[in-house]
Amino acid sequence: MLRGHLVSADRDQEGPVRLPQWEALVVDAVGNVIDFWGFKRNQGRVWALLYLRATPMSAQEIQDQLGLSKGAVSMITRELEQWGVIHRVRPVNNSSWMFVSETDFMGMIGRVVQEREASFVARVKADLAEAERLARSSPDAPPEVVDRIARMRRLAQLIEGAVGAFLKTSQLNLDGVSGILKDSGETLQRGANEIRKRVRSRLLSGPRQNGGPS
Amino acid sequence: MLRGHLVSADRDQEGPVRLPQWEALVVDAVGNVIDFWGFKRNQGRVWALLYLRATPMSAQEIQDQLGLSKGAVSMITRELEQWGVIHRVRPVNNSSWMFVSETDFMGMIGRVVQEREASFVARVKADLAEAERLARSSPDAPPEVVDRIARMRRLAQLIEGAVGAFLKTSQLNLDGVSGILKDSGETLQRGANEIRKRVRSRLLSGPRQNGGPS
DNA sequence: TATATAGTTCAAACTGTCTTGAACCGCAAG
DNA sequence: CTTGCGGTTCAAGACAGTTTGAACTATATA
Repeated sequence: MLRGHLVSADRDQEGPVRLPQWEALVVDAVGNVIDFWGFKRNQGRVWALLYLRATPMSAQEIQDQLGLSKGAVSMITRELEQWGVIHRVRPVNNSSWMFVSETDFMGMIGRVVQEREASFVARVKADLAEAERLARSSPDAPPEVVDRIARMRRLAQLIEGAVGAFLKTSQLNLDGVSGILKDSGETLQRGANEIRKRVRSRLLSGPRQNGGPS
Repeated sequence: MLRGHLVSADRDQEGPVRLPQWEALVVDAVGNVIDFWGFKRNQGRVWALLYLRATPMSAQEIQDQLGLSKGAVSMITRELEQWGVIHRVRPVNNSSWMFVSETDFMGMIGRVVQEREASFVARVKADLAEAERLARSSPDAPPEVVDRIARMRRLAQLIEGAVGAFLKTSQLNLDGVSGILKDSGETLQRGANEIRKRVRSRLLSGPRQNGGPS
Protein backbone atom coordinates (compact mmCIF):
# COMPACT_ATOMS: atom_id res chain seq x y z
CA MET A 1 0.00 0.00 0.00
CA LEU A 2 1.30 3.38 -0.88
CA ARG A 3 0.73 5.01 2.37
CA GLY A 4 2.85 2.47 4.28
CA HIS A 5 6.06 4.23 5.06
CA LEU A 6 4.31 7.42 5.94
CA VAL A 7 2.06 6.04 8.56
CA SER A 8 3.01 3.33 10.93
CA ALA A 9 6.14 4.78 12.50
CA ASP A 10 4.55 7.70 14.27
CA ARG A 11 1.61 6.06 15.94
CA ASP A 12 1.70 7.61 19.42
CA GLN A 13 2.70 10.86 17.85
CA GLU A 14 -0.52 12.82 17.46
CA GLY A 15 -0.33 13.34 13.74
CA PRO A 16 -3.03 15.87 12.84
CA VAL A 17 -3.16 15.08 9.11
CA ARG A 18 -1.85 11.73 8.07
CA LEU A 19 -4.45 11.28 5.36
CA PRO A 20 -3.96 12.80 1.94
CA GLN A 21 -5.84 16.03 1.91
CA TRP A 22 -8.57 14.92 -0.45
CA GLU A 23 -9.37 12.03 1.81
CA ALA A 24 -9.37 14.25 4.84
CA LEU A 25 -11.79 16.61 3.15
CA VAL A 26 -14.19 13.88 2.13
CA VAL A 27 -13.98 12.07 5.43
CA ASP A 28 -14.71 15.23 7.38
CA ALA A 29 -17.45 16.34 5.04
CA VAL A 30 -19.24 13.05 5.53
CA GLY A 31 -18.55 13.29 9.23
CA ASN A 32 -20.28 16.64 9.32
CA VAL A 33 -23.27 15.44 7.39
CA ILE A 34 -23.69 12.43 9.57
CA ASP A 35 -23.32 14.57 12.66
CA PHE A 36 -25.95 16.92 11.28
CA TRP A 37 -28.35 14.01 11.03
CA GLY A 38 -27.88 13.14 14.66
CA PHE A 39 -25.28 10.43 14.47
CA LYS A 40 -21.72 10.54 15.67
CA ARG A 41 -19.29 12.41 13.49
CA ASN A 42 -16.76 9.58 13.65
CA GLN A 43 -19.28 7.08 12.43
CA GLY A 44 -19.50 9.09 9.25
CA ARG A 45 -15.75 9.45 9.07
CA VAL A 46 -15.14 5.74 9.38
CA TRP A 47 -17.74 4.90 6.79
CA ALA A 48 -16.35 7.49 4.40
CA LEU A 49 -12.83 6.19 4.76
CA LEU A 50 -13.93 2.65 4.05
CA TYR A 51 -15.93 3.81 1.09
CA LEU A 52 -13.09 5.83 -0.38
CA ARG A 53 -10.53 3.10 0.02
CA ALA A 54 -12.93 0.45 -1.20
CA THR A 55 -10.66 -2.13 0.26
CA PRO A 56 -11.03 -4.03 3.53
CA MET A 57 -9.37 -2.29 6.44
CA SER A 58 -8.50 -3.63 9.85
CA ALA A 59 -9.53 -1.90 13.03
CA GLN A 60 -5.92 -1.04 13.54
CA GLU A 61 -5.67 0.73 10.21
CA ILE A 62 -8.82 2.71 10.84
CA GLN A 63 -7.50 3.66 14.22
CA ASP A 64 -4.23 4.90 12.74
CA GLN A 65 -5.67 6.67 9.76
CA LEU A 66 -8.34 8.57 11.59
CA GLY A 67 -6.48 8.99 14.84
CA LEU A 68 -9.11 7.26 16.94
CA SER A 69 -8.62 5.13 19.99
CA LYS A 70 -8.93 1.37 20.05
CA GLY A 71 -12.10 1.62 22.06
CA ALA A 72 -13.66 4.17 19.79
CA VAL A 73 -13.03 2.08 16.71
CA SER A 74 -14.54 -0.95 18.38
CA MET A 75 -17.64 0.94 19.35
CA ILE A 76 -18.09 2.78 16.10
CA THR A 77 -17.60 -0.23 13.89
CA ARG A 78 -20.07 -2.18 15.93
CA GLU A 79 -22.68 0.55 15.57
CA LEU A 80 -22.11 0.92 11.86
CA GLU A 81 -22.39 -2.78 11.49
CA GLN A 82 -25.65 -2.88 13.41
CA TRP A 83 -27.10 -0.40 10.97
CA GLY A 84 -25.76 -2.43 8.14
CA VAL A 85 -23.68 0.32 6.59
CA ILE A 86 -20.46 -1.64 6.91
CA HIS A 87 -19.79 -5.29 7.43
CA ARG A 88 -16.87 -7.26 8.68
CA VAL A 89 -15.07 -10.00 6.87
CA ARG A 90 -12.34 -12.32 7.96
CA PRO A 91 -9.74 -13.35 5.41
CA VAL A 92 -8.82 -16.99 5.92
CA ASN A 93 -5.15 -16.40 6.46
CA ASN A 94 -5.62 -13.50 8.76
CA SER A 95 -6.60 -13.50 12.39
CA SER A 96 -8.15 -10.06 12.49
CA TRP A 97 -11.43 -8.78 11.14
CA MET A 98 -11.48 -6.41 8.23
CA PHE A 99 -14.23 -3.93 7.53
CA VAL A 100 -15.77 -2.98 4.22
CA SER A 101 -18.37 -0.37 3.48
CA GLU A 102 -21.81 -1.14 2.29
CA THR A 103 -22.74 1.06 -0.64
CA ASP A 104 -26.39 1.40 0.26
CA PHE A 105 -25.44 3.99 2.79
CA MET A 106 -28.31 6.38 2.40
CA GLY A 107 -30.90 3.67 2.34
CA MET A 108 -29.73 2.42 5.66
CA ILE A 109 -29.37 5.83 7.18
CA GLY A 110 -32.81 6.68 5.92
CA ARG A 111 -34.31 3.64 7.59
CA VAL A 112 -32.64 4.44 10.89
CA VAL A 113 -33.73 8.05 10.78
CA GLN A 114 -37.24 7.02 9.89
CA GLU A 115 -37.44 4.64 12.80
CA ARG A 116 -36.04 7.16 15.22
CA GLU A 117 -38.36 9.83 13.97
CA ALA A 118 -41.39 7.57 14.08
CA SER A 119 -41.06 6.70 17.73
CA PHE A 120 -40.30 10.28 18.58
CA VAL A 121 -43.39 11.56 16.85
CA ALA A 122 -45.49 8.89 18.47
CA ARG A 123 -44.35 10.09 21.86
CA VAL A 124 -45.12 13.72 21.10
CA LYS A 125 -48.53 12.89 19.80
CA ALA A 126 -49.30 10.84 22.87
CA ASP A 127 -48.26 13.67 25.14
CA LEU A 128 -50.38 16.17 23.32
CA ALA A 129 -53.33 13.82 23.37
CA GLU A 130 -52.92 13.34 27.09
CA ALA A 131 -52.67 17.08 27.60
CA GLU A 132 -55.85 17.61 25.66
CA ARG A 133 -57.63 14.98 27.70
CA LEU A 134 -56.51 16.56 30.96
CA ALA A 135 -57.44 20.03 29.82
CA ARG A 136 -60.88 18.87 28.77
CA SER A 137 -61.60 17.32 32.10
CA SER A 138 -60.20 20.15 34.14
CA PRO A 139 -62.43 22.97 35.33
CA ASP A 140 -59.45 25.36 35.26
CA ALA A 141 -58.81 25.00 31.57
CA PRO A 142 -60.85 27.35 29.41
CA PRO A 143 -62.16 25.92 26.17
CA GLU A 144 -59.79 28.05 24.06
CA VAL A 145 -56.91 26.22 25.62
CA VAL A 146 -58.37 22.89 24.67
CA ASP A 147 -58.82 24.24 21.20
CA ARG A 148 -55.21 25.35 20.96
CA ILE A 149 -53.94 22.00 22.11
CA ALA A 150 -56.09 20.34 19.49
CA ARG A 151 -54.55 22.63 16.89
CA MET A 152 -51.08 21.61 17.91
CA ARG A 153 -52.06 18.00 17.58
CA ARG A 154 -53.17 18.69 14.08
CA LEU A 155 -49.89 20.47 13.42
CA ALA A 156 -47.95 17.48 14.70
CA GLN A 157 -49.93 15.35 12.32
CA LEU A 158 -48.97 17.54 9.42
CA ILE A 159 -45.34 17.58 10.29
CA GLU A 160 -45.38 13.85 10.62
CA GLY A 161 -46.78 13.61 7.16
CA ALA A 162 -44.19 15.94 5.73
CA VAL A 163 -41.32 14.10 7.34
CA GLY A 164 -42.68 10.80 6.14
CA ALA A 165 -42.95 12.17 2.64
CA PHE A 166 -39.44 13.51 2.83
CA LEU A 167 -37.94 10.25 3.89
CA LYS A 168 -39.88 8.40 1.28
CA THR A 169 -38.88 10.80 -1.46
CA SER A 170 -35.32 10.67 -0.32
CA GLN A 171 -35.43 6.91 -0.42
CA LEU A 172 -36.96 6.95 -3.87
CA ASN A 173 -34.44 9.40 -5.20
CA LEU A 174 -31.65 7.18 -4.11
CA ASP A 175 -33.34 4.01 -5.26
CA GLY A 176 -33.98 5.72 -8.55
CA VAL A 177 -30.34 6.21 -9.26
CA SER A 178 -29.97 2.76 -7.85
CA GLY A 179 -26.85 2.41 -5.86
CA ILE A 180 -25.31 5.70 -6.70
CA LEU A 181 -22.39 4.98 -4.46
CA LYS A 182 -21.76 1.57 -5.87
CA ASP A 183 -18.77 1.19 -8.11
CA SER A 184 -19.97 0.43 -11.59
CA GLY A 185 -18.84 -2.23 -14.03
CA GLU A 186 -15.20 -1.92 -14.77
CA THR A 187 -14.29 -0.12 -11.63
CA LEU A 188 -16.10 -2.69 -9.58
CA GLN A 189 -14.16 -5.35 -11.33
CA ARG A 190 -10.90 -3.73 -10.47
CA GLY A 191 -12.01 -3.17 -6.92
CA ALA A 192 -12.82 -6.79 -6.54
CA ASN A 193 -9.47 -7.82 -7.86
CA GLU A 194 -7.72 -5.48 -5.54
CA ILE A 195 -9.62 -6.91 -2.64
CA ARG A 196 -8.70 -10.41 -3.59
CA LYS A 197 -5.08 -9.47 -3.92
CA ARG A 198 -5.14 -8.02 -0.48
CA VAL A 199 -6.89 -10.61 1.52
CA ARG A 200 -5.72 -13.54 -0.51
CA SER A 201 -9.00 -15.26 -1.27
CA ARG A 202 -12.62 -15.59 -0.41
CA LEU A 203 -13.97 -13.36 2.32
CA LEU A 204 -16.16 -14.68 5.00
CA SER A 205 -19.14 -12.40 5.37
CA GLY A 206 -18.91 -12.66 9.11
CA PRO A 207 -21.72 -14.03 11.20
CA ARG A 208 -19.80 -12.43 14.00
CA GLN A 209 -19.49 -14.87 16.78
CA ASN A 210 -16.88 -12.96 18.66
CA GLY A 211 -18.68 -10.24 20.51
CA GLY A 212 -20.44 -9.18 17.40
CA PRO A 213 -23.27 -6.72 17.63
CA SER A 214 -26.06 -7.95 19.80
CA MET B 1 -35.45 46.66 49.24
CA LEU B 2 -38.71 44.88 49.55
CA ARG B 3 -38.43 42.91 46.40
CA GLY B 4 -35.58 41.04 47.97
CA HIS B 5 -37.28 38.96 50.56
CA LEU B 6 -40.55 38.67 48.72
CA VAL B 7 -39.35 37.35 45.47
CA SER B 8 -36.32 35.39 46.31
CA ALA B 9 -38.23 33.50 48.94
CA ASP B 10 -40.14 31.41 46.48
CA ARG B 11 -37.68 31.86 43.65
CA ASP B 12 -34.85 29.73 44.94
CA GLN B 13 -37.40 27.16 45.88
CA GLU B 14 -37.24 24.81 42.95
CA GLY B 15 -40.92 24.58 42.15
CA PRO B 16 -40.97 21.47 40.01
CA VAL B 17 -44.48 21.79 38.68
CA ARG B 18 -46.05 25.15 39.00
CA LEU B 19 -47.83 24.77 35.68
CA PRO B 20 -51.06 22.83 35.39
CA GLN B 21 -50.19 19.42 34.08
CA TRP B 22 -51.70 19.87 30.68
CA GLU B 23 -49.58 22.95 30.14
CA ALA B 24 -46.50 21.15 31.33
CA LEU B 25 -47.15 18.36 28.88
CA VAL B 26 -47.65 20.64 25.93
CA VAL B 27 -44.76 22.88 26.82
CA ASP B 28 -42.40 19.94 27.14
CA ALA B 29 -43.68 18.25 24.02
CA VAL B 30 -43.00 21.36 21.99
CA GLY B 31 -39.66 21.69 23.74
CA ASN B 32 -38.75 18.22 22.61
CA VAL B 33 -39.78 18.82 19.04
CA ILE B 34 -37.86 22.04 18.83
CA ASP B 35 -34.85 20.37 20.38
CA PHE B 36 -35.13 17.61 17.82
CA TRP B 37 -34.94 20.19 15.08
CA GLY B 38 -31.72 21.56 16.42
CA PHE B 39 -32.95 24.48 18.47
CA LYS B 40 -32.83 24.90 22.20
CA ARG B 41 -35.45 23.02 24.14
CA ASN B 42 -36.34 26.08 26.18
CA GLN B 43 -36.98 28.14 23.10
CA GLY B 44 -39.74 25.72 22.27
CA ARG B 45 -41.01 25.72 25.82
CA VAL B 46 -41.25 29.50 25.96
CA TRP B 47 -43.02 29.72 22.65
CA ALA B 48 -45.44 26.99 23.65
CA LEU B 49 -46.29 28.70 26.90
CA LEU B 50 -46.96 31.98 25.15
CA TYR B 51 -49.06 30.23 22.58
CA LEU B 52 -51.11 28.36 25.13
CA ARG B 53 -51.76 31.38 27.29
CA ALA B 54 -52.44 33.57 24.27
CA THR B 55 -52.00 36.55 26.48
CA PRO B 56 -48.97 38.80 26.81
CA MET B 57 -46.57 37.63 29.47
CA SER B 58 -43.71 39.48 31.09
CA ALA B 59 -40.21 38.09 31.26
CA GLN B 60 -40.72 37.69 34.97
CA GLU B 61 -43.79 35.53 34.50
CA ILE B 62 -42.06 33.36 31.97
CA GLN B 63 -39.14 32.98 34.31
CA ASP B 64 -41.37 31.91 37.17
CA GLN B 65 -43.65 29.64 35.19
CA LEU B 66 -40.91 27.72 33.44
CA GLY B 67 -38.34 27.92 36.19
CA LEU B 68 -35.72 29.61 34.06
CA SER B 69 -33.16 32.18 35.07
CA LYS B 70 -33.39 35.87 34.27
CA GLY B 71 -30.52 35.59 31.84
CA ALA B 72 -31.95 32.60 30.07
CA VAL B 73 -35.28 34.30 29.53
CA SER B 74 -33.56 37.35 28.13
CA MET B 75 -31.51 35.29 25.73
CA ILE B 76 -34.28 32.99 24.66
CA THR B 77 -36.82 35.71 24.06
CA ARG B 78 -34.31 37.64 22.02
CA GLU B 79 -33.62 34.65 19.84
CA LEU B 80 -37.27 33.83 19.36
CA GLU B 81 -37.91 37.43 18.47
CA GLN B 82 -35.12 37.43 15.92
CA TRP B 83 -36.73 34.49 14.22
CA GLY B 84 -40.03 36.27 14.38
CA VAL B 85 -41.86 33.56 16.31
CA ILE B 86 -42.70 35.88 19.16
CA HIS B 87 -42.76 39.62 19.45
CA ARG B 88 -42.64 42.03 22.30
CA VAL B 89 -45.17 44.70 23.10
CA ARG B 90 -45.18 47.43 25.69
CA PRO B 91 -48.47 48.37 27.27
CA VAL B 92 -48.61 52.13 27.69
CA ASN B 93 -49.12 52.08 31.41
CA ASN B 94 -46.56 49.43 32.08
CA SER B 95 -42.83 49.74 32.18
CA SER B 96 -41.97 46.19 31.25
CA TRP B 97 -42.09 44.40 27.95
CA MET B 98 -44.60 41.70 27.38
CA PHE B 99 -44.21 38.86 24.94
CA VAL B 100 -46.79 37.35 22.66
CA SER B 101 -46.46 34.40 20.34
CA GLU B 102 -46.64 34.63 16.62
CA THR B 103 -48.96 31.98 15.24
CA ASP B 104 -47.01 31.37 12.07
CA PHE B 105 -44.64 29.27 14.06
CA MET B 106 -43.90 26.56 11.56
CA GLY B 107 -43.46 28.95 8.71
CA MET B 108 -40.79 30.76 10.61
CA ILE B 109 -39.11 27.64 11.86
CA GLY B 110 -39.18 26.26 8.37
CA ARG B 111 -37.45 29.31 7.01
CA VAL B 112 -34.75 29.17 9.65
CA VAL B 113 -34.15 25.48 9.13
CA GLN B 114 -34.00 26.00 5.42
CA GLU B 115 -31.44 28.74 5.75
CA ARG B 116 -29.33 26.75 8.15
CA GLU B 117 -29.51 23.71 5.95
CA ALA B 118 -28.69 25.65 2.82
CA SER B 119 -25.45 27.08 4.11
CA PHE B 120 -24.50 23.74 5.56
CA VAL B 121 -25.05 21.92 2.31
CA ALA B 122 -23.16 24.59 0.44
CA ARG B 123 -20.18 24.00 2.68
CA VAL B 124 -20.27 20.26 2.21
CA LYS B 125 -20.56 20.57 -1.52
CA ALA B 126 -17.65 22.95 -1.64
CA ASP B 127 -15.51 20.58 0.41
CA LEU B 128 -16.33 17.65 -1.81
CA ALA B 129 -15.62 19.70 -4.90
CA GLU B 130 -12.28 20.73 -3.50
CA ALA B 131 -11.47 17.15 -2.61
CA GLU B 132 -12.29 16.05 -6.12
CA ARG B 133 -10.10 18.77 -7.57
CA LEU B 134 -7.19 17.78 -5.34
CA ALA B 135 -7.61 14.11 -6.09
CA ARG B 136 -7.68 14.77 -9.80
CA SER B 137 -4.47 16.69 -9.72
CA SER B 138 -2.67 14.33 -7.41
CA PRO B 139 -0.57 11.50 -8.78
CA ASP B 140 -1.28 9.41 -5.68
CA ALA B 141 -5.02 9.34 -6.20
CA PRO B 142 -6.17 6.52 -8.43
CA PRO B 143 -9.01 7.35 -10.82
CA GLU B 144 -11.49 5.17 -8.91
CA VAL B 145 -11.08 7.46 -5.96
CA VAL B 146 -11.88 10.47 -8.07
CA ASP B 147 -14.90 8.61 -9.31
CA ARG B 148 -16.10 7.82 -5.82
CA ILE B 149 -15.74 11.41 -4.73
CA ALA B 150 -17.76 12.46 -7.75
CA ARG B 151 -20.44 9.99 -6.72
CA MET B 152 -20.63 11.46 -3.29
CA ARG B 153 -21.04 14.87 -4.78
CA ARG B 154 -23.96 13.61 -6.75
CA LEU B 155 -25.40 12.07 -3.61
CA ALA B 156 -25.08 15.38 -1.80
CA GLN B 157 -26.95 16.96 -4.64
CA LEU B 158 -29.77 14.49 -4.30
CA ILE B 159 -30.04 14.91 -0.60
CA GLU B 160 -30.12 18.63 -1.06
CA GLY B 161 -32.99 18.23 -3.43
CA ALA B 162 -34.89 15.98 -1.07
CA VAL B 163 -34.46 18.32 1.85
CA GLY B 164 -35.53 21.25 -0.25
CA ALA B 165 -38.59 19.37 -1.36
CA PHE B 166 -39.38 18.42 2.20
CA LEU B 167 -39.20 21.94 3.47
CA LYS B 168 -41.29 23.20 0.59
CA THR B 169 -43.90 20.50 1.07
CA SER B 170 -43.95 21.15 4.75
CA GLN B 171 -44.45 24.82 4.12
CA LEU B 172 -47.22 24.10 1.66
CA ASN B 173 -48.96 21.76 4.01
CA LEU B 174 -49.02 24.41 6.64
CA ASP B 175 -49.96 27.17 4.28
CA GLY B 176 -52.73 24.94 3.02
CA VAL B 177 -54.43 24.90 6.35
CA SER B 178 -53.49 28.52 6.53
CA GLY B 179 -52.55 29.52 10.02
CA ILE B 180 -53.47 26.34 11.72
CA LEU B 181 -52.34 27.69 15.02
CA LYS B 182 -54.18 30.94 14.72
CA ASP B 183 -57.24 31.33 16.86
CA SER B 184 -60.25 31.50 14.64
CA GLY B 185 -63.21 33.89 14.64
CA GLU B 186 -65.02 33.78 17.92
CA THR B 187 -62.15 32.54 19.96
CA LEU B 188 -59.91 35.20 18.53
CA GLN B 189 -62.46 37.75 19.57
CA ARG B 190 -62.45 36.52 23.11
CA GLY B 191 -58.71 36.33 23.15
CA ALA B 192 -58.42 39.89 22.07
CA ASN B 193 -60.80 41.03 24.76
CA GLU B 194 -58.89 39.16 27.34
CA ILE B 195 -55.69 40.76 26.21
CA ARG B 196 -57.20 44.21 26.39
CA LYS B 197 -58.49 43.59 29.85
CA ARG B 198 -55.07 42.56 31.00
CA VAL B 199 -52.81 45.14 29.53
CA ARG B 200 -55.28 47.96 29.71
CA SER B 201 -55.20 49.22 26.12
CA ARG B 202 -53.41 49.29 22.83
CA LEU B 203 -50.18 47.40 22.52
CA LEU B 204 -47.16 48.86 20.98
CA SER B 205 -45.68 46.39 18.56
CA GLY B 206 -42.26 47.14 19.83
CA PRO B 207 -39.49 48.56 17.71
CA ARG B 208 -37.35 47.51 20.60
CA GLN B 209 -35.11 50.36 21.52
CA ASN B 210 -33.91 49.09 24.83
CA GLY B 211 -31.37 46.43 24.07
CA GLY B 212 -33.65 44.85 21.56
CA PRO B 213 -32.30 42.15 19.30
CA SER B 214 -29.59 43.40 17.04
C1' DT C 1 -2.17 -25.46 28.28
C1' DA C 2 0.62 -21.24 27.44
C1' DT C 3 1.38 -17.17 24.71
C1' DA C 4 0.33 -13.52 21.75
C1' DT C 5 -2.72 -10.67 19.57
C1' DA C 6 -7.49 -8.97 18.47
C1' DG C 7 -11.45 -7.09 20.32
C1' DT C 8 -14.69 -5.37 24.06
C1' DT C 9 -16.00 -2.86 28.09
C1' DC C 10 -16.68 0.94 31.11
C1' DA C 11 -15.36 4.46 34.44
C1' DA C 12 -13.03 8.66 33.99
C1' DA C 13 -11.72 12.58 31.15
C1' DC C 14 -12.90 15.55 27.64
C1' DT C 15 -15.76 18.57 24.64
C1' DG C 16 -19.10 21.49 23.21
C1' DT C 17 -23.52 23.48 24.56
C1' DC C 18 -26.73 25.59 27.51
C1' DT C 19 -27.79 27.87 31.85
C1' DT C 20 -26.87 30.51 35.81
C1' DG C 21 -26.19 34.53 38.48
C1' DA C 22 -24.12 38.66 39.51
C1' DA C 23 -22.38 42.92 37.55
C1' DC C 24 -23.79 46.16 34.52
C1' DC C 25 -26.77 49.43 31.59
C1' DG C 26 -30.50 52.62 30.79
C1' DC C 27 -34.74 54.51 31.51
C1' DA C 28 -38.28 56.81 34.23
C1' DA C 29 -39.85 58.72 38.54
C1' DG C 30 -38.73 61.36 42.48
C1' DC D 1 -28.64 63.42 40.35
C1' DT D 2 -30.17 59.35 42.67
C1' DT D 3 -32.98 55.31 43.19
C1' DG D 4 -35.60 51.36 41.60
C1' DC D 5 -36.37 48.11 38.30
C1' DG D 6 -36.51 45.75 33.92
C1' DG D 7 -33.27 44.05 30.81
C1' DT D 8 -28.69 42.48 28.97
C1' DT D 9 -24.16 40.48 29.15
C1' DC D 10 -20.73 37.16 29.93
C1' DA D 11 -17.53 34.37 32.74
C1' DA D 12 -18.11 30.41 35.35
C1' DG D 13 -20.62 26.24 36.15
C1' DA D 14 -23.64 22.42 35.01
C1' DC D 15 -24.69 19.03 31.81
C1' DA D 16 -24.95 15.61 27.97
C1' DG D 17 -22.79 13.14 24.69
C1' DT D 18 -18.31 11.27 23.07
C1' DT D 19 -13.78 9.45 23.50
C1' DT D 20 -10.02 7.51 25.91
C1' DG D 21 -7.22 4.00 27.94
C1' DA D 22 -6.35 0.31 30.67
C1' DA D 23 -8.24 -3.99 32.38
C1' DC D 24 -10.46 -7.80 30.71
C1' DT D 25 -12.22 -11.54 27.44
C1' DA D 26 -11.84 -14.25 23.36
C1' DT D 27 -9.42 -16.52 19.63
C1' DA D 28 -5.69 -18.53 17.15
C1' DT D 29 -1.43 -20.92 17.15
C1' DA D 30 1.73 -24.12 18.88
